[in-house]
Amino acid sequence: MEATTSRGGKAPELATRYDPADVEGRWAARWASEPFTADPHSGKQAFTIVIPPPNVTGALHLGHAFDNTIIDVLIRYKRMQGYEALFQPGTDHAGIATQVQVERQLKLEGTNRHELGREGFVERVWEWKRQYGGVIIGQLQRLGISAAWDRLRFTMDEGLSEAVRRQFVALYHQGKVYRAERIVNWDPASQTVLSDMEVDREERPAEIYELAYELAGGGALTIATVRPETIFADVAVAVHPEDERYAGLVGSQVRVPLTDRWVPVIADEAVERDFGTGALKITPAHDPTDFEIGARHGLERPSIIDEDAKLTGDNVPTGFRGLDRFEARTLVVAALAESGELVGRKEHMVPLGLSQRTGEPVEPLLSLQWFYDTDEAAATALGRVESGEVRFVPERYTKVDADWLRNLRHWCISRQLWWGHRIPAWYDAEGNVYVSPADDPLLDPTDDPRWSGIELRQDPDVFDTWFSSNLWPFSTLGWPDVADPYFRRFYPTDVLVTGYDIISFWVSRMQIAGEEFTGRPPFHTVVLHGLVLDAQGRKMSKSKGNGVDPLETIDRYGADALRFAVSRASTGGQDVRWDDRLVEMGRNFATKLWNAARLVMMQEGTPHAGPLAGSPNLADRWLLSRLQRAIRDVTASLEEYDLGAANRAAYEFVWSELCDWYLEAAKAPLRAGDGHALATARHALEVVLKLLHPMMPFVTSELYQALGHADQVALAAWPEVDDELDDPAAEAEFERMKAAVSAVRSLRAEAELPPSQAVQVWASGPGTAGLVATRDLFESLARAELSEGRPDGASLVGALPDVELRLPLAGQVDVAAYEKRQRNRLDKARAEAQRSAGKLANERFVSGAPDEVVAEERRRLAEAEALVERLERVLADLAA
RNA sequence: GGGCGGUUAGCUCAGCGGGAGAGCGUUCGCCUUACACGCGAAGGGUCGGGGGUUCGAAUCCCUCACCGCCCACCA
Repeated sequence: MEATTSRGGKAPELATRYDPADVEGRWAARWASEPFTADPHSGKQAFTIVIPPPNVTGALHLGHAFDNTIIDVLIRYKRMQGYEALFQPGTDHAGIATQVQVERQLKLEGTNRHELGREGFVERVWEWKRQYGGVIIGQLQRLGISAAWDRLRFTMDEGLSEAVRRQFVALYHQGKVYRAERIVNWDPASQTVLSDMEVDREERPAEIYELAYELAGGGALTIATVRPETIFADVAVAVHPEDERYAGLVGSQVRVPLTDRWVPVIADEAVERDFGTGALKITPAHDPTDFEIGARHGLERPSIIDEDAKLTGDNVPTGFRGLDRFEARTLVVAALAESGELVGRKEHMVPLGLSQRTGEPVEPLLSLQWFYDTDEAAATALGRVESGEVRFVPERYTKVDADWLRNLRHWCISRQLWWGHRIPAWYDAEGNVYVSPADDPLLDPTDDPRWSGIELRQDPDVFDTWFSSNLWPFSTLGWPDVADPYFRRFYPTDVLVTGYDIISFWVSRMQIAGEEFTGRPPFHTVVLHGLVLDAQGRKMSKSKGNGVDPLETIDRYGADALRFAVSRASTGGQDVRWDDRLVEMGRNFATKLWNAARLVMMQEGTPHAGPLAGSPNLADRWLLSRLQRAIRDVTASLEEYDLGAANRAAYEFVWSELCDWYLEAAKAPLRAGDGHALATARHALEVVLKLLHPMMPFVTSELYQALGHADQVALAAWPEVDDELDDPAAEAEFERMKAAVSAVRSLRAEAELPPSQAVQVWASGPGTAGLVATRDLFESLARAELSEGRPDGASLVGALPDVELRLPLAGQVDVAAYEKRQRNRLDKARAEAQRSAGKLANERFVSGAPDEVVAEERRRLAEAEALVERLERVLADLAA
């Protein structure tokens, strides 16, 4: 690099263009090897956020970037404020997702999990986890998050597994988890049940069929159905009890089409009279509504669809047995048409349940599974939300969460998978359930002396992944060991940050588990961010292949740039249409900061930095005053979890005030060895590095170190506002000078004079003295030499409300264009003056509006009128 | 069927009761010894339509339209 010297100073070691790759790599490595640990024994107030655990073998996507950037901004901010900040990291075993991944791998190897056997398969998944489990951790570290890496947790760690087991045993003994045969969502592709939340509803075009059920006494009763293939499991036909059309038929028998089975006509209020024919076939084993109706009437529940979604059983005529459900539908419909029992069909949109994981239509099946009755804990959690004890940001999600907690159905927690926490329930030959005693949850029933001699078999199933992640805010902190210093100190956590799409999956379940096992809400604030959409506004997803790879973005622009983009886009929980231009903005901003620091550091040779307060220099006073405002704005925004606003406030101050005006104004004083200027510049730079550190930890760390600090900025104290430095008078004076400079620059552009050429400018009007008072600043920023009065000959005139600035016409100037522009300005000023005058003429405004608003309006009117007058004079001159 | 969000400059978005903003893009000048990932200047919007509240509305209320999301057992 070329050595740049200044006033006997050393050459700064900073390159012209900031190269994030090198700098970020070093700091990321440092934060990984010397993590920001949290001390449970310090005297500081704790501040805790747990990571939404990513899938252990997953790869970083933009959703993770949002979660973790937001969390890390808050954590770094609080840490600088003096809190004992704990960012608890970890990963999730992600039952289905991981199992599917490994099964896919096995398929490539020409084998499958059944060949390996359960034990072999599970060992294989662990191996997979050992191999790829570190990948996402490395990626999060590359993002620069300041997690306590020494406390990394995994949902299948010993301690967390014990927590899950304790949860199950405790709930079992309270009667809140129970085993029962219910209609469940069966995914024939992955061969497991799913919870309601893992099923997506999609409207699909289908047909609704009207079938005639022969009545015992002659005639027929016509029902409507979209699933004619399930008629073989029909046990009744239901009508509404008050439906006069069918009143006489209740209690009679009808024959199920294509069969010789006769079933009763029953009355139930769940039937909608207005839909279809008002008569409904009842198939308790394959429809949740029918299940309930069947239960109310004590009906049988024959099943005719198996786990492969094929028709099965004696009720199914041989011709249809073994057929796939959809294939069967076609053939059944054909047969019904043939037999004349199909009396109508029309197109109809049906909400189809699809497995979120496989996309396969879910089959409602009767199945013996474990369920969790969350009603009691959910009610408590709901109370915390309603009382405001748990707060949502943005607030509108309060209702979403509350609605969830109010309308929860019992949660199916068992899964027919091999990867996960094995259900700690055992059965004897008769199917009786054996569970560890409440006071010794780790004692296997097979080792329980009470049951010695009984042959017990453990449930082959595992728990739903969320049945362990619901414990995450405390299982990661040591629970069930309630004496663990981390649990005692850092629980309840403070804030939870995640996308609004998993309120139902995770947030509400953590709230429930928190109440259930700790009697407290697991966090007091939930910060929700929006979803990341692609350029077309579609949700990014792996299957659509429209995702943006954050690592590629980091490679191209740097992690700071990505974090800048994420924090700037985090406003009001709004979905964000991803746009690389934001990242580019972040990259440019990092470079801008870098260069501002270079400029300041070039002055290192300057003898002594003076004190901050009491600088005679207007620019210093202005900057320090503006800086206080920046500190206030950024701090207030972060307090409100509004990263977007914090980002904008910091960006605006750095670029438009510090760089565009102050540093330009300070160049001359700095070169001249002005100690006040140096102190101001350095101070502002350091404050800015601190304010930006949570959002852009890498550049700020590097620059802070380059400024000569031994400790990292991450450990520096958050800037505090110094009211003494507020200086409204300096702000006003500096603003006027800025306006004059801008006016000259405008004239210069108009006259097509190159910026390198100094110009002569004459000032006249009442504001002249004020401008002359800031002559040095004005002249250096405008590259002009200021004279009072008017020049001889033609000139271009720029009008400010209280000053006319004249630039002698040297070369060819397009006077017509210039004049037109001035006329436009005049029109605008006149309109402005007229509007103000109108307002002030309105008695109700003058008496109704607050005094300061009226005063401000008077000021504006005076300003506009002065400008009008001045412009009129300018245009008159031009005509002359 | 319920609930929520969005509609502001060509693009992506802030602003959410008192003078319409930013970045990118566009036009014109500039390698002005921090920065061309830059500097200066300029152009560009009846803030989706309609109604209302208010001295004053992009901002609050009502209504319509269009986009999007979430929830829901009318088969």
